[in-house]
Amino acid sequence: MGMPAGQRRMRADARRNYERLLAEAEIAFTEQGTEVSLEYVARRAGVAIGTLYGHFPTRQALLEALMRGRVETLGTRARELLHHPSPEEALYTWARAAVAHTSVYQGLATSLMSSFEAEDSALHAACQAVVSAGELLLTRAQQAGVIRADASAADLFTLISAIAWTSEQVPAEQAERLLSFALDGLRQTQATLPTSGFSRSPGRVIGPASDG
Amino acid sequence: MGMPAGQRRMRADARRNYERLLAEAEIAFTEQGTEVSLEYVARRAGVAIGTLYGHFPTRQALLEALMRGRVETLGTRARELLHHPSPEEALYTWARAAVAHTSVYQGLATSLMSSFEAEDSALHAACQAVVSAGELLLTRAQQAGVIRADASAADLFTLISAIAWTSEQVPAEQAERLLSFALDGLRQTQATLPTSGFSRSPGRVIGPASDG
DNA sequence: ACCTGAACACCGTTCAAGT
DNA sequence: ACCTGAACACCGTTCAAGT
Repeated sequence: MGMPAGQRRMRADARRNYERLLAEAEIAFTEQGTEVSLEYVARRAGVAIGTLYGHFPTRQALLEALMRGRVETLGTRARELLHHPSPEEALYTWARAAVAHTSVYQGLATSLMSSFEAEDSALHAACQAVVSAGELLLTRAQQAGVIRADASAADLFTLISAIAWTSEQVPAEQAERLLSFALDGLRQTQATLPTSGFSRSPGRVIGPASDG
Repeated sequence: MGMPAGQRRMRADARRNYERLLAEAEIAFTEQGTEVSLEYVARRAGVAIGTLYGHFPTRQALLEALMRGRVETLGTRARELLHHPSPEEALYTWARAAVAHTSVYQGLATSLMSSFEAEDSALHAACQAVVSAGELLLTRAQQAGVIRADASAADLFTLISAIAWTSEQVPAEQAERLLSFALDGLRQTQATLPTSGFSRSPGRVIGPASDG
């Protein structure tokens, strides 16, 4: 699979252990989610628990190594899609791919979202990379006038994460419906209905909300 | 606080322990989320761990007892809002309240969503109650023609849960932005833009997604 | 330079013994 | 009828000792 981030050379047995841990972690995380027992991972890889900690000092470090390839793929895909004739369809296609790649393990969406907020997290750079990739397509679609101008790259990331979380929890069709609705909400609107245009101004979420 | 679900009478000391457990659980869950140590809860309440298990055989049972009041409130609120002059605003107001009530503990949205899927869960009835409450306002708004007819009560519940999860993870303003976008996606649309009306038909989320 | 596994702290859950 | 807390199984994390 991959190589440790900065490292140049490793002893042969260390390299073997590293690869084996990554491969078995992929299986274990897929089976049981991001909270799977690290002892279980080490057991699967046939190494002592200390060896796992030697290579991956935190669970996040392990998750980061597992996600590296997927994050790169999303970046590449975004740059490819910049050449798609429809800016709108390009954005939507990429968003679907991003949801797919960030919901491969139960709990991944939550890990990513919290890493997005925490700058010191091992996964924070990965989140930033996804944000930047999405921003390319978002900006293009906004310049084409098909996506509302007040949506930010952070909004897009949050939306993708929320749908990824949803698709971890419910059947694929249900998550897909929500994604469709949400993407519709991103479209450039222009006078939808002849209803009283009451404004949904961002405000408190909680509240007594004067009734009628 | 509340009363045990079916039970009629309890010994005085048992009732005291029950109430104390519930009160301390509320604090502990608020502090540390739904995965807080149950031993911590028992310790706070000044009872042995076995006493906690005697009253609440599972973590979900405890969560269910904590949520009972909030779920009832949401039902009442929905019925009140049926008299609100604007069906759209009524729905949106209730949705915001629902998000607020289902994101009071870190991890609550995930518990609720998984209980929505699992019919044997202790929290499943609570989820159903929320779905039914939302359905009242959704149906009314659809009959008024302001909300798209293809949105279901399950869609609304999923949307609320997804935003509740989001607001557990990120600052309130960010979650509020996403909610606004999502609610816009629920509006009855009628020809938004003079763009080629490429159709986002529900399909796979993953996929090679033929590029351009 | 890397690996091992015992050690420590902590938790979920059950259940025999008490009152 | 209810409470207690020891017992068991399991896990996260560290680190002295090995090779």
